[in-house]
Amino acid sequence: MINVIDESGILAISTRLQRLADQLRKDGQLIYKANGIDFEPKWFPVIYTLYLKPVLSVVEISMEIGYTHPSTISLLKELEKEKLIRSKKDKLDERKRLIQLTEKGKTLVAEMQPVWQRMVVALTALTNTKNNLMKAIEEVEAQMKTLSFLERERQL
Amino acid sequence: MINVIDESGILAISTRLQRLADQLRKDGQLIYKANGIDFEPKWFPVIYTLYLKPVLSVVEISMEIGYTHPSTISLLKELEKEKLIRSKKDKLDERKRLIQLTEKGKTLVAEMQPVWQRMVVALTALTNTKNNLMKAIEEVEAQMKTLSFLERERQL
DNA sequence: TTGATTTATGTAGTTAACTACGTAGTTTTA
DNA sequence: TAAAACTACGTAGTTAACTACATAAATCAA
Repeated sequence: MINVIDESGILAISTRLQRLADQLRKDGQLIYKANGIDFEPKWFPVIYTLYLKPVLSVVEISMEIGYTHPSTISLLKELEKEKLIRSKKDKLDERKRLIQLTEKGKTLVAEMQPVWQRMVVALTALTNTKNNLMKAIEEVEAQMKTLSFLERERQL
Repeated sequence: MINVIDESGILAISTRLQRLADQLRKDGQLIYKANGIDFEPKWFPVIYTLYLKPVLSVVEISMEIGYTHPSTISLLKELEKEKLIRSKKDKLDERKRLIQLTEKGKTLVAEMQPVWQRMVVALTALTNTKNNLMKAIEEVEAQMKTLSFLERERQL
């Protein structure tokens, strides 16, 4: 069945993007569960960032993952409760809280590697169509950097 | 500056989609405001649906816009408070509440037409890159219908 | 034709992001 | 070197979707 929103075209693009993001996140959740791994997709950006850059402050993480710092703080709270990360004050700058993976966190990352690999394969198969979704996102983000949606409408 | 999430590739695709959806929605909000129109982007699916199909029940609307019925109900409450829609009981089926645009709603739709037209032009320019975002979304949705992300991972 | 099932709507509470605002520590400047 | 500005972090409250559950009307089946 074709509904109005699928037909209304580009005006509903933000709704369409949202819906697709939601579906992928939910499937991600189920995939971790099916693989016996206690992990939430929303934790991925923080954990993956700390895996690549082992010691970062709260704001550094928020910039890496592109979230606001309050959002980052609430993710960090969950991860600390799960004992996947720990934090300590920066001796050189008392305002900063330095975050890193715990041993449990590092072990979990190692366990998730094969799942992540399969996810990459599945997602690549899913999105590698005539118009590649990842590339399309990158291209649109580049376009917006040049001239945002707001600015483009104003110029008409 | 390139951050970790932009580099982590396809595993963060749901985050990337979400972010793009948010940015477009926020710009949409500003565009309505800049054009002196008191309208929220989140109302678009309901209003546009009722513009195309003038009388629908709550569940019919929720199916058209692809939201759950509780989400739809809360949108309808806002729109009723704004006096953009009104509802009446279906005489033939007392369970149903039939929704339609008010005169104020119809007038607003007419006023928004030129803004929508400019939005379409701006969004088309923004997304009509080498890999077309709208087409990519449609292709991925079709792929998921065939075999979801969850099912694809399981088969590996 | 009444009991069971389905459908339509509604309410309550959750989630995952956000903005706005406040405080404490660091850096810059007059 | 003290005041001003900036930076880092935190809290409170909002938003826009969701799931789970409840109720009433309609339909189906024995």
